[in-house]
Amino acid sequence: MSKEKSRTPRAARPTANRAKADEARRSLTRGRILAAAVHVVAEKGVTDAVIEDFIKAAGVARGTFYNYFKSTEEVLQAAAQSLEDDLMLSIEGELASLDDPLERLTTGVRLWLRKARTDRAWCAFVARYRHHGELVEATVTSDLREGRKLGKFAFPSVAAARDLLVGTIREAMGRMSEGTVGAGYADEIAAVVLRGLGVDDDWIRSALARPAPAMRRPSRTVRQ
Amino acid sequence: MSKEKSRTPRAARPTANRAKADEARRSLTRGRILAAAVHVVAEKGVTDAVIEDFIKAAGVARGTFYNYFKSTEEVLQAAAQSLEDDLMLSIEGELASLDDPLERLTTGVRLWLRKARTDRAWCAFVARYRHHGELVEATVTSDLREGRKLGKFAFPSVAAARDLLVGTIREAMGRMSEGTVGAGYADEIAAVVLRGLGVDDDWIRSALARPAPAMRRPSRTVRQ
Amino acid sequence: MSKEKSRTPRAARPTANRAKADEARRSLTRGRILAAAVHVVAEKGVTDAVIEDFIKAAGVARGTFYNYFKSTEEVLQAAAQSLEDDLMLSIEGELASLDDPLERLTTGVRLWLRKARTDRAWCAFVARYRHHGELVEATVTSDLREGRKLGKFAFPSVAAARDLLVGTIREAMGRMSEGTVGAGYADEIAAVVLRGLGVDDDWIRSALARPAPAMRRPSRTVRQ
Amino acid sequence: MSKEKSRTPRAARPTANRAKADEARRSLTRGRILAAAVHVVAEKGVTDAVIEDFIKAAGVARGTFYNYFKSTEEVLQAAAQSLEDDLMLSIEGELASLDDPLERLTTGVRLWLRKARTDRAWCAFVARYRHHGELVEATVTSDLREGRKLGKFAFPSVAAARDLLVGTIREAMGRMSEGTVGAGYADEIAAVVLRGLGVDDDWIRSALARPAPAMRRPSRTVRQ
DNA sequence: CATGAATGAGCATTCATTCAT
DNA sequence: CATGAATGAATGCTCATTCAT
Repeated sequence: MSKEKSRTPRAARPTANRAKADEARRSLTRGRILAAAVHVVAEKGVTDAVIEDFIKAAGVARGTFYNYFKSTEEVLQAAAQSLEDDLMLSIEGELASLDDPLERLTTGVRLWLRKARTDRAWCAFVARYRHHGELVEATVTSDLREGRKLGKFAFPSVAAARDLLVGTIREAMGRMSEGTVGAGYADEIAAVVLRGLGVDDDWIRSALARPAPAMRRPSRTVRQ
Repeated sequence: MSKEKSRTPRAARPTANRAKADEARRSLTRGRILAAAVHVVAEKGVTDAVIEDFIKAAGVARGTFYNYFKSTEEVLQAAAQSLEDDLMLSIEGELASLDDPLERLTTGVRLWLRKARTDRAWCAFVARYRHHGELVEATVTSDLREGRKLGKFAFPSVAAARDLLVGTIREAMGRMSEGTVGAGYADEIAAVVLRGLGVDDDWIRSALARPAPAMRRPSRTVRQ
Repeated sequence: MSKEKSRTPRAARPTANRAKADEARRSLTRGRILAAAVHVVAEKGVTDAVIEDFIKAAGVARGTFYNYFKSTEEVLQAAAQSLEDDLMLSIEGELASLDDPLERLTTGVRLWLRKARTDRAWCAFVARYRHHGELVEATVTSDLREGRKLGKFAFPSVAAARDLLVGTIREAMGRMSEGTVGAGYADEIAAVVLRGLGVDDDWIRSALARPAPAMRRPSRTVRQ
Repeated sequence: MSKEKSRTPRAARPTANRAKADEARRSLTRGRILAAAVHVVAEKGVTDAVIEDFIKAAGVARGTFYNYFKSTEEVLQAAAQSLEDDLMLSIEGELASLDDPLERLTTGVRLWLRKARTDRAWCAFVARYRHHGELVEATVTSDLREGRKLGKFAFPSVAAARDLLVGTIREAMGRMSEGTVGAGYADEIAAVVLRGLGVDDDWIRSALARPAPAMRRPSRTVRQ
C-alpha cells in the first residue's frame, strides 16, 4: 500500500496542480476585473462606464469578462460589495475591542468618513453606487438596536435612525467626492448624526476631541 | 373666417391672437412632454427611460420632442426642477405666514414628506433623480442660517446641517418609494432630523403633536 | 359648404401628402429589404446570411432594418412568403379558367416546377426555407380534396397526399437548385407525383404531352 | 518502464494492451460526444446547438472536443451519418433474406417509418439534418434500379423515383417530429410512395396488410 | 411647428477556437 | 490526451439624433 501511495501522488499531482493553478488564475483574473471596475467607475461614474472600459482597464479580452460576470450591473454590484466589505472588515477589526455600541458606532462612522476623505476614488464609487452590503447594514442595525436598549440612544425607530445615519453619510460622501471640504467637515457630520440619534451633546464633544484610532489592518486603497 | 377678420379694422388682432394661441400651444405641448417624462421616469427609472417612452407617453412625434428639449438629460432636469419647484411653491405659500425659521423648516419638512407619502410617482421620481433645484436649496439654507442665528438650532456648520436634512429625507424617500412604511414613519424622520439640528426635544414632541397644515394651493399630482 | 370644402383640402393637403409619401417610402424601403433578403439568401444560404448582408445589399442603415423586421428569421419568413405568394398568384391567374381539380393541380405543379427550373435564385431560396405560406397550402389542400371527391384521385388521406406532393417537389427543388437536371426532369417529377396521387397513367401521359400554358402575368424574377 | 519492456520477450504486449486500451477509450469518448450531439440537436435543433451544449452533455472538456472533431459541422455530419447508418444496418439485417427488390424496399420503408414514429428524438434529428448517408442512398438506388429491371416498378427515371421516395419520407418525418400523427399515417405514406413508384394497387394493399417484421438487431435508441 | 423615416455610432453578447498546464 | 481559462472576431441590437416633407 505504501508503494501504491507513493505512486499515486506522483500520478495525481499534475492534475491537482492544474486544478490549483486554474483556481488561482481564476481568482486573479476576477480580482483584476473587479479592481478595474472600481477604478473605472470612480473615474467615469456608474452610468458612463461601459464594458469596453472594464476590459481595457483590466487588460482582458471581451469574452473573459463574460466568463466572470453576466453584466455591467453584476460586476458593479460585486465591486461595490467588495470595496465596502473590505473597509467594513478593517473597521470591524478596530471595533472588536469595543463593547459599548455607542463607542463602536462613533468610531465606525469616523473611520468610514476618514476613508471617504482620504480615498477619493473609493468615496466616489461607493457614493455613486446605491446598494449597501449586508455586512454594513447588519453592523449598523445591530449597534443601533443594542445602544438603544442600553439607553445610549434616543430615537423613535430603528428604521428612522438607520436612515438618518446612512442618508447623511451618503450625502456627505457625495459632497466629499465632488469638491474639497473643510478639515473639520467629517467630524461635523459625525456630530450631527450622533445628535440626531439622541446622544448627549457633551459626550459627543469629548468623544470627537479624541482622535479616531488608526487602522492596523488598512483596507485596500483604490489607486487614483 | 379669415375673410371676416380681414375686413375688420382690428387687423392686427388675429396675429396677436395667433401668437397667443401659438404660445399657449407651445406651453401645452411642452407641459405634456414634461408630464410624460415625469410619469415615465417614475415607472421605469432614470436609466431605463428612453426617448421612445417619452414621445409615446406624450403623444408627440420624435421631431417634436427636439423642438422643446435638446436631450434626454435636459428634459429630465427640467421635469425634476418643475416637480420640485411646484411643490416648493405650494409649501412656500403655506410658510409665508410663518416667521420663525424653526416653525418654517418643521412645517416644510412635514409637508414635503407628506407629499412623498401620498404621491408615490412623485416620490419615486424625485428620489431617483439626484439634483435639487435652487429654490429648495435656497429655502433650506436660509432657514437653517436664520434659525441658527436666533439660537433655535445648534449645529457645527450649515453644510453639515443641510447634508443631514437633505440626506436623511432623500434616504427616507427611497424607502417610501420602494415599499410601504408605517403610518408614523414620516414624523419619525422629522423628529430625528430636528434633533440632529439641535432642536429641543420637548419642542419637537409638541410640534409634531400638532397636525401639519393642509396645503391651500395643492401641488400638481403625478398621475399614477 | 363648397367654400369650406375648397379650403379644407388646401389645408389638409400637406399633411395628407406627407402621410401618403411616408406610406410610399415605407413600402419602398420594405420592398428593398425584402428583395435584398431574397438575393442574399439565394447566394449565401439561410444559415450563413447575416443582417450585415441584408443591409448592405439593401443599401439601408442598420437601424432601418430594425424599423421593419425584428430579426433575421422574420425577414426571411416575410421574403419567402412574398416570393411564394407572388408565384402562387400568377399561377392562380392561370388556373382561374380551369374547373377540374386534377387539371388545376397538374397545371399548377408544372408551372411551379417551371419557375423552379428557370429561376435558380428563386428556387434556391424557396427550397432552403422551410415553411410554406397559407396560400399554397390552401390551394393544394383544396384541390386534393375536391379532386378526390370527384374520383379523380385515389389516396388514403389528404395528409399523406399533401406530404407526397410537397415533399417530392421540395426534394426536386433541392436537386434543381444544386446542379443541372435533364430537360425532362420536371415532367418526370410531375408524373411520379400524379401517379402517387392515384391518377390514371394514360391521363398523365397525355396531359404531360400538352405543353403547360405560358403565364400571362409573370411572377417577379429574382435577379441572379 | 521502457527498460523493463526491452527485457522481456513479450515486450510488445504491454504496449499492445496499452494501445488497445487507448483505442477503446478514444472510441468511447468519441461515441459519447456523438451521442451527446445527437441528443442536443434533437432537442435544440441544428442552428441553436452550440459546442457548449455538446461538451456539457458529453461531460468532456472543451479541448477534448477538438481532439475528435474539427468543427461543429463535422460532429453533426458524423452524428447524422452514425444514426442513419446504424438504422440502415439494422434494416439491412432484416432485408438480407429478401431477394425481391420490391419486397425489400417496401419493408425498408416501413421499418424506417416505424423507427421515425417510435423514436421521436431520432426522427427530429434526421429530419432536421439535411444530408443522407451513402449507405442509404446506395441501398435505395440499387433497389429501385433492380426492381425496375424486373418490371416491379414503373417510373420515368431513377432520379425522379428516388426524389419521390426520399422527399415524401422526409416530409412525413417532419410531420411526425412536430405533432402526433394518426396510427395509420405511416402506412398511408408507404402506400402513396409505392403507388408513385408504379406498384400495383392490389399488391400494395396486401403487402401493407401483413405486419412489418420485428427487427432482430434493434438500432440504437436515442434517449429522449 | 409637427411629423416619422432614416441614420449609424455605440454597446452588449456570443461562441468557435487556441494553448499552457 | 484531458482540461478549462482566455481569446477576440463576428454579430445582434439600441437609441439619440437628423432632416426632408
